[in-house]
Amino acid sequence: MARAGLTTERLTRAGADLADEVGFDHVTASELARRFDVKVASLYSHVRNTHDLRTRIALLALEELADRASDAVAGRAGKDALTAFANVYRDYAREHPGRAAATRMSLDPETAAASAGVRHAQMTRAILRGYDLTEPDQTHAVRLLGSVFHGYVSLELAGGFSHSAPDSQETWTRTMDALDALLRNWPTPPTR
Amino acid sequence: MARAGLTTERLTRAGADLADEVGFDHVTASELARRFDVKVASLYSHVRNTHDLRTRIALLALEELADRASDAVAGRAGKDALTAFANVYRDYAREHPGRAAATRMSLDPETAAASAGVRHAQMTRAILRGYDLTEPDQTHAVRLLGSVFHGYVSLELAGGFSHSAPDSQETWTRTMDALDALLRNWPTPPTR
DNA sequence: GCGTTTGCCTAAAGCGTTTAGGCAAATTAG
DNA sequence: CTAATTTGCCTAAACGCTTTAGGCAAACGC
Repeated sequence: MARAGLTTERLTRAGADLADEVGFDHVTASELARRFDVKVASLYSHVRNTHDLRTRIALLALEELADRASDAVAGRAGKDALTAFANVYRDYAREHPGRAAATRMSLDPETAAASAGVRHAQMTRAILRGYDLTEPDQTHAVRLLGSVFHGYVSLELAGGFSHSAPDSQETWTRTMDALDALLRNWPTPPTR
Repeated sequence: MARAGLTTERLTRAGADLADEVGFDHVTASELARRFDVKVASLYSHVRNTHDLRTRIALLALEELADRASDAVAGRAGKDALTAFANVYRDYAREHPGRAAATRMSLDPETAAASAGVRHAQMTRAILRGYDLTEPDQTHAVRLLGSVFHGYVSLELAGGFSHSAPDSQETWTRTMDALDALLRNWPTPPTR
């Protein structure tokens, strides 16, 4: 009986592809086994369980995304960097909807801390160096940017912005303008 | 054999409660049947299938959320309205994480169009009347606000902002400041 | 070549979904 | 008030996904 050459690595990668094809929450051990022409039980030597598989896909996607983002911001600054960075998120989600959905899965704290999520935060901070923000405003801004990217991409992918004018690309461009303007004129807390 | 008094309505409501307790994607027909002390098959007279059940929960949550939001913005304007509106989203998600997750489920276009999602967009527009925005900027702003609320709440609920200073409440407050400032000084598109 | 490790297998149990068909309770009509 | 009809929940059964236990054979290390 020839061996299929399963590894955790290959399963994760194939799982990510599967996610892009059928949606992250239709990623199933059974389907994966089918694709490798292998019995389901065989997967369990390489992956603890379905949740473990999903987690690995999420981590893979976070890494890929961080790599792309890293490339994108290299040699750029200010609004240019901001836009390039944001576009990475949006483009990745459009090319790889399943992987993108995976990045939205909630990871347990230890896993999250060991993930590329940390790199994402660092890169966001790097971008903010082009603006005049000091702590704690920088952290607030990191969180705000994360929220916008995350939220926009989710809504767009869910079809929230289709079938209504103006088209999503236009809003995206203007969102970049808005964020740039906001970061250049970050408000000091009004007296409350 | 006494009847349990199942209705689509009651199932949906119980499903929503279940979602808040165990998480939206652990909402299962079996568990729901257990809670009503009824056989699983009995549910299928009231609900087409599990996806139908989930969709109904999502629609319920959207309605509840719209009702709350409607109350919150009544009699308020400007930043006051913006903050009250935003707080509704955040508070709802904290009180009802399962229902909130349901609102993030992607609905097919017809269902979405018939949902309270439409009311949400209208209310957001109403809030923007306190700022000086005309179309198409108003639509861009509606989408941006939606993205921020949606994204922030998701990330916060996933634990993204816990275990690091400053605390999430502080960022939330400053996010309101930032959005208010942004809307008051909405940038015109730079010459590109 | 031989022993050990490793990889994939068969088998089986458990649980969730969904459909088909049936009996009894509730409702409506005469 | 009883008879007919509708409605609500049932049993039964098929199917798919997950997960564990235990086995045989291929690959590898000496």
